[in-house]
Amino acid sequence: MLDLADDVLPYPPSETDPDRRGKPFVASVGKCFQVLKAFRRGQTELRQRDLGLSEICKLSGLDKSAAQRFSETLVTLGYLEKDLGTRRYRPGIALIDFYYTFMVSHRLAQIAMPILIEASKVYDTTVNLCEMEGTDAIYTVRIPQARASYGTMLAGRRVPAFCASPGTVMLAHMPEDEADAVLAASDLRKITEYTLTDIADLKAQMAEARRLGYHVSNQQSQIHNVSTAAPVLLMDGRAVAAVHIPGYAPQWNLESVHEKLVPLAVDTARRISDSLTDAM
Amino acid sequence: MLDLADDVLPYPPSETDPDRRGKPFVASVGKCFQVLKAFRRGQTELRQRDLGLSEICKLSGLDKSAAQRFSETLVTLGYLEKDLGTRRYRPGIALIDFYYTFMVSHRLAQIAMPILIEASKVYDTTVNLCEMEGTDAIYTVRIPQARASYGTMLAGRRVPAFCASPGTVMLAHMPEDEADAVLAASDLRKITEYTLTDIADLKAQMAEARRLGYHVSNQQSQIHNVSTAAPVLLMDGRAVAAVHIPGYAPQWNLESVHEKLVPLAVDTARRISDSLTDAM
DNA sequence: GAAGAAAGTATCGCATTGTGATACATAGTT
DNA sequence: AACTATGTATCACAATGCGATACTTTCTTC
Repeated sequence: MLDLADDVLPYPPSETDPDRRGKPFVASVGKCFQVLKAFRRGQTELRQRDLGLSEICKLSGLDKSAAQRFSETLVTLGYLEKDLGTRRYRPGIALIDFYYTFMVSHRLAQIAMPILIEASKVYDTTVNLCEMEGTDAIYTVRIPQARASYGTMLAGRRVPAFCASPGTVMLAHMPEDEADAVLAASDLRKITEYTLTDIADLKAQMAEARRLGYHVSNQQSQIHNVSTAAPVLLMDGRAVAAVHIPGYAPQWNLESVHEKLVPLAVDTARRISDSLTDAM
Repeated sequence: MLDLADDVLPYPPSETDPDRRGKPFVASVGKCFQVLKAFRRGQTELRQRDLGLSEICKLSGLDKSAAQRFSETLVTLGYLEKDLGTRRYRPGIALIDFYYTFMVSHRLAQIAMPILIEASKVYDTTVNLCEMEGTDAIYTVRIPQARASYGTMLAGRRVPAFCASPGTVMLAHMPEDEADAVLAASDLRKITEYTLTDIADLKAQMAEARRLGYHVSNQQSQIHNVSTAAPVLLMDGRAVAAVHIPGYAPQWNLESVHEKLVPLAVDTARRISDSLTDAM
């Protein structure tokens, strides 16, 4: 049994982040998001979508009263649903609204979408767009193929940047001190036996990605998965995103990925970069 | 100039909804979501993604102090970003997390996804899955095609149920009193010149959709757009969702839609229904 | 099926926390 | 430069959220 009581994220970052000190902060709001985040933790750590009140307590770090208050508040607002039979809570459909709110205003995604769709048709593969958020690469646009697994079709998925090809190329095309800060803040644990966890190795890998303009990750974040990523660059050479094309075995191997998916990813990323700079 | 000060949604539904009376409710949480919703209103009513503080005030119904407190709180939490140059706020990438949280646990979407992807390849069209939320049909899964417009590719989009084909079929396959309640709560305004707004007409249309098992909407929610929808049914005959396939002119007309897209939508919806009942 | 444990719900006095009027600072306009 | 609008900071008050406690219901265990 996992111990969930410990290591709950500190929810008022206003205290820890120097940029945010002194800014007004409403603690109740932070707590309500702790409750919503509890459901994500519940999915990864407990493998269940519904949470009872006491599970919310453990996963969110709130006491029973607070967990109840915020859970019921979120039910009233439609962001959680409650099964009156089991008395358990689950994420509510209204949560989707915020995805739309973000995406509608996201110029990069708007420009990238048609280009990604075209790219997905070349070899009938999944094609993704990733962006950095903290120490994670987060998938913002995904063009899915039927054979992929459900979890890897969904936008919003996070992967630690250090061990996934989109993360590698984005870190590589980033001011070095920023990249170092991300690595320093990352939890460098092995995901598969091929995951690199040594800072020197990671930096060498990043240097190579910078030189080549792409990166192919060989089973570092997922076994039997050789995936390609190429950076979407602004004029100043900074990466704002990465195009990611996973190659699943047995259909793809290291050779065929290099021959076909690498050029596709690089070209797709460059087309997005071009459209992006044209639009400015 | 639109008048935004009025008709801001009442944010503590705990007062109005009899089911929720007496439940604990944290007002600050409600207000923070008013701020997030302000961005959606801003997009539709002001056609801009960034909002200044005073715009947030008007769109959210909060006073200046409150708008500042909650906006800064949301920045600290990563759900809003602030441009320090213009001092304007915009939706933050962390909002995507909640989409993932909801979708990962959404069995219907999980089952439907591969079936929808296959369907999209038959005629190389967009294929969507819609579900009811209040008086709206909300798109939860969308398999996009390059030629569609960006806004119609995004999950989370809402359309009034009464005037869109997915809404019509879902209302048609719903207990009549519930459907009546939705119509009664809807704002029956004409979206295009073809939009039906008379309750009797709408009910006749629903009856036909129930009889046929599908519905084709001819330019009722969007001009030059003939779109098809078929219901995803549970064993008891209730609709839990709708498969929606838009046919854009000039590629599609009323005849070709009936000949090709209708059978595809009906078949796709039935396959999802079957998988759904098998899984239970 | 009774006893016990665990999970969920309701209550309520206290003081912490959010409130919002006011004043101040900065950016944009005429 | 004067003015207006918009954004930021301050602060005393009391409303609001807090959380210990008690109560109720549901699930185990024997």
